[in-house]
Amino acid sequence: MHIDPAEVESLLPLPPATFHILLALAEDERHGYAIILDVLSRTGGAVRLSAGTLYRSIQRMQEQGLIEESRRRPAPDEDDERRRYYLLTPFGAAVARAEARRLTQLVRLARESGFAPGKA
Amino acid sequence: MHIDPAEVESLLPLPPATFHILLALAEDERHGYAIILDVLSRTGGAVRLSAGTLYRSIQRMQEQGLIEESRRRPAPDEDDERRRYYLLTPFGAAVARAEARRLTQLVRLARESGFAPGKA
DNA sequence: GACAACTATATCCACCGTGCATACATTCAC
DNA sequence: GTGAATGTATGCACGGTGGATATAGTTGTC
Repeated sequence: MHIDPAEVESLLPLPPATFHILLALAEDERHGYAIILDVLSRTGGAVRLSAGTLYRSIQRMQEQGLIEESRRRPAPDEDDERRRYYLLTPFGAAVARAEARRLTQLVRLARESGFAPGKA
Repeated sequence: MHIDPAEVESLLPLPPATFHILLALAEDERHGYAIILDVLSRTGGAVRLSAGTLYRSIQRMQEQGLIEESRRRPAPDEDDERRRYYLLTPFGAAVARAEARRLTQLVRLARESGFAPGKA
């Protein structure tokens, strides 16, 4: 399973929701609703993924190979049968790094134009 | 003409094309086609605004008050009658700064998740 | 006991932003 | 003369989004 750089680049720029979902899955696998709550808390309440956007994004991201459904189940006393857990694939992690690079360059451009503080 | 912070925030996140157009107009007023070329060179060839996206974005941005058509004309020997020049409004500059802040925070989140290098 | 809010997934609808193709006109290079 | 570049603008189709709706169990409140 090689990662094709051209295939990575072809997905950029990522839709905002897709990047937030990748960030939410960076450390741990999570189920859909937990992703909504994670994005909400990470962004200090600024980003509220709607249910429609979330579940459609998850479907698309599975087809693109960015994430996979996990077969792991939590301890029965903590579990909720309705939940479906997702995790990052190596390809998904590569796409997240590429998007992070793109955003970093964009911030650099903003600094050079005086729209963001810092060494221009 | 006060700038309403809530009105600024209501436009975020900006469509990628809109932010690039604001960056291109940061220093000087420019006509449409010059914006395409400016974005192309600033991004090292990575971002190619299509004509359809550009002229539709310009229309929308004028309605939103982000940019205005300029009445200034260049020296007749440098001019091209077909050109229409645009410049940033103070509101447009405020929106660009707000979007730059948002992107900066997003890059910080990416660093904290290990997707971007630098002090996490 | 009733009603709202929360947890959890999923789909329908309408809107908006985008790329590509096309249109039209001029100028320049091969 | 044929194609590329300059310049603005619209038509068409597609993809990403929010909000509403559906379904269903749980928790909290008056």
